[in-house]
Amino acid sequence: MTRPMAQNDTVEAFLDAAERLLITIGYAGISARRLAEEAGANHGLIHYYFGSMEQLLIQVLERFTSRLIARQTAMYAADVPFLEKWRTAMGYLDQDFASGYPKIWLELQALAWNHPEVQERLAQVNAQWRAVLTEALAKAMADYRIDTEQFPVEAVVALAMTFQEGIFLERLGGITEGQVELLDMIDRWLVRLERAKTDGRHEHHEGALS
Amino acid sequence: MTRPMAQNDTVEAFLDAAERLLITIGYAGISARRLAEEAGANHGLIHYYFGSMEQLLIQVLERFTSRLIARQTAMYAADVPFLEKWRTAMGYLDQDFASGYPKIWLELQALAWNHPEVQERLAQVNAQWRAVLTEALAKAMADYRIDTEQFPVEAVVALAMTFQEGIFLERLGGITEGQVELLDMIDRWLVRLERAKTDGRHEHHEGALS
DNA sequence: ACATGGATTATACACTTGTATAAACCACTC
DNA sequence: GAGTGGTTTATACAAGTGTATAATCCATGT
Repeated sequence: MTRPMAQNDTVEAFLDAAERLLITIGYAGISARRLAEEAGANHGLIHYYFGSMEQLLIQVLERFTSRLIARQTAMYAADVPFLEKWRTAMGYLDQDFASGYPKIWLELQALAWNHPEVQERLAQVNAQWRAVLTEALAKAMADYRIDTEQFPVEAVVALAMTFQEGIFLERLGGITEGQVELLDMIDRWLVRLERAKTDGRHEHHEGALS
Repeated sequence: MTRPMAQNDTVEAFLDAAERLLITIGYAGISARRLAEEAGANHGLIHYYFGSMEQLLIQVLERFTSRLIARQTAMYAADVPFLEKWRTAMGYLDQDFASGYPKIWLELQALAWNHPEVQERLAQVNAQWRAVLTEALAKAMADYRIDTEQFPVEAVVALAMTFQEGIFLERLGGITEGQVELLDMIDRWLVRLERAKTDGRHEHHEGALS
């Protein structure tokens, strides 16, 4: 083992630079030389360490998605009321957008639309995310005594996921109309469920949507 | 007026070809020569008719979004129960995906993330779409006697929009899990509202979400 | 019949693209 | 201190990029 430090440093510099460029100019604007400049390294090293630009972007994807899953898992695995998990997740929204996180995520999605191998990897990430969310929501719906025949867990999970992705998409398009009201509405709704649960009058809790 | 037919034909051929390429390879993969080949025209004509590739893509955006708005407006402006409008909209989903419609839409979104002028145009489209949906939903919620204090119209509109965009995004990523169940769930919920309305017992209709 | 002028073609330009490779570097071991 | 080998640099290459322009085509109006 000669000098793995230096190697890792350079590799990470490239991956970091790639994420930065995904945020600022998008995947379509990333070229080998532009990336090397951003990373403060020689562009010949891309071939040396990654073999090709495509392989580099795939490594960006791998690193980014593994981080994403780790966070989602940690958040929803906590043993706290679902309301609290939800608020934590929603609390991330603003700081996430400030950090450029969703831009990276959606740029990788856009990349995947035209690259089947990337698409497959993202599908796996999606599946893991869905699994985490399913577990958390199944537990929450049991706690809140929600009728899973009228409201199947998979359907609620799908709603939560499309909701989250839609929020990302709209915000990245610079659209924020109605989102505060929507988040407030959901919060009030969860508070009501939480209250109904702790009240103990479970026989028939009305007013969820009317 | 020399030969406007021919001119229009060529211009349309380029715009059509661009839409086709957005579906198959995405905006990042479109080059002037590849586009001209797809359009069956000389690539010099791009400069002749559009001035630049960027202007061409903007015209693609204009034509596509104006069609989109026309359809949305026509659909939600009809004087039928909201349930029917919703079913029509959801019925479009499958055939839309078969036609590549959402791929074009999302590719243009992805383009907009890194091009402010395009972003502005898409924001306008979004605003119009929101306006149409707001009118339809406000009417529906009044019909269904939904408490707009607990469930503000803007919040419900935002939910409907993020929902639709999330569906597009997931399907384009090849993900369909839970979507059928979700659409069924929403449909059942709307049916219940519709039934409650026609029954005439409006004093206190329970069971919306429990 | 012929000139007009928009439409089309072929070609040219300077530049960027991804990838490859030989040379140079340099911290380390023997 | 010479040699070793991973790391880095500079450079090369063919191909592709967007844009521009002169030449050509050809349906039209006179």
